[in-house]
Amino acid sequence: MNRHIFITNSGFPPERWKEAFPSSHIVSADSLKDSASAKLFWIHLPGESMLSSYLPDVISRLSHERFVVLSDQPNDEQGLEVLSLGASGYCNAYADAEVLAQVAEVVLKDGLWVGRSLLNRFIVSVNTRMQSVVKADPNLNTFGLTEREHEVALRVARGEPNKTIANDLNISDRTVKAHLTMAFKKLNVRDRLQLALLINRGQ
Amino acid sequence: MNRHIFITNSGFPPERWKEAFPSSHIVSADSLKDSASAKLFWIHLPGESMLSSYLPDVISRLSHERFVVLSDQPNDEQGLEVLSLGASGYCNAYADAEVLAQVAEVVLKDGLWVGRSLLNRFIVSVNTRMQSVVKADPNLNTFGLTEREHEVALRVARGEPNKTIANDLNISDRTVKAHLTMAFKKLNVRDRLQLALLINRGQ
DNA sequence: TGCGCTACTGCCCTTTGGTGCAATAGACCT
DNA sequence: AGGTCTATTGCACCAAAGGGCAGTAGCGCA
Repeated sequence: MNRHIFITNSGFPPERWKEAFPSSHIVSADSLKDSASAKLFWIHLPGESMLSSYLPDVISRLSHERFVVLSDQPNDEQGLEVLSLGASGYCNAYADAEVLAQVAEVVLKDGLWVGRSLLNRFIVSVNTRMQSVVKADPNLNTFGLTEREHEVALRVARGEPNKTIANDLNISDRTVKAHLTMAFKKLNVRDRLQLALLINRGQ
Repeated sequence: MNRHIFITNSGFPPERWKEAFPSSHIVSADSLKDSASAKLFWIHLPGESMLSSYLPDVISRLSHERFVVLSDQPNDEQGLEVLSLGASGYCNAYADAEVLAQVAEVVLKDGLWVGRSLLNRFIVSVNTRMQSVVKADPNLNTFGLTEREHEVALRVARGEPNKTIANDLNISDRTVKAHLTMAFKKLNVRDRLQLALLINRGQ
């Protein structure tokens, strides 16, 4: 009723679970009774073995209680599948106790817990098929930079140091800096690192 | 710095904001300085007037700090647009103080706060057209770093300079460098920029 | 022809970043 | 108790990044 139930068939449940919720129960999928009730269910998904029968089977026996899926090897595809099966959350099975507590708190308040990476893909995907609604930024690619500035910025975004860029483009180190200074101002960033993060976002 | 900043042009900011974060600041979009720094920014979106210029303008002046958008009349389309503009959260401007605190907690831990309805639409939309294969990254979390090294590395991956990290963690600038030097060696990268790219890859 | 934009560079300066060497201190294991 | 690991910091040094000031040069357009 008022406790957490972890469902796993793995022999070695991370002790973080107990750490996060000392009074929780850990049970195997087989021993899970149909009538089981809990504050929140956590379903452990070991390894790649997302045998499409296992999870739906377990879920069907939860009688529409809220549940979170813990994956040993989280990835976006699995997360998507899990969420579409009705999970309220999806995270790493080895997440910190602190994070687990956080997940529980969010989910119990009707929230959903999803990794940043997965949600970003949602956004990108939905965005690309809503172009009629969300107007596309004309210079999405050039970022409003001149050709040369853009060329330098792209190399910085790949992690190249100024010297390398200068050699590649056959210009001086000073010129690279000049282009970057302009790029920083136009894009309103402090330094090359933030520039790189900006350019690499969503890809 | 270490406080919350609410940005609104509305004359009647919900007092829940003050209730949730007593030491927060409430400023108008105009009086927002480019150099403003805060634990978290909250941008108030009044009514329907999502004039596509206002929000991007405000965002551009936050110099890529994390921010949450509070909408008087939340809806999925707006939420989508807001998130694609880089918001870390989107919720009702009149949410309970308790919920706001919750949102802050999640966002400050690198989470994203999205309404259930909106996320459901993401799932449906993406689910019906997902064949693209993407390789999963097994140890996306620890990278083999110690806890402290990892903590510092994550902040670097968000573009923070050493000084800021040092202040946040209440350690010296030199110690931050020490952790980074170890992280560089373990991950076999040259500098902070490559570290950031590594950690953010696939995001 | 003159103005504006872009590209390029040198000199010089300040700030950050990164590291070697060395030391202190707590936690944990044998 | 002794050894290892982690976290912390100081001092010093060097490399890299960033930018102010100033100047040259090509291109397109009014």
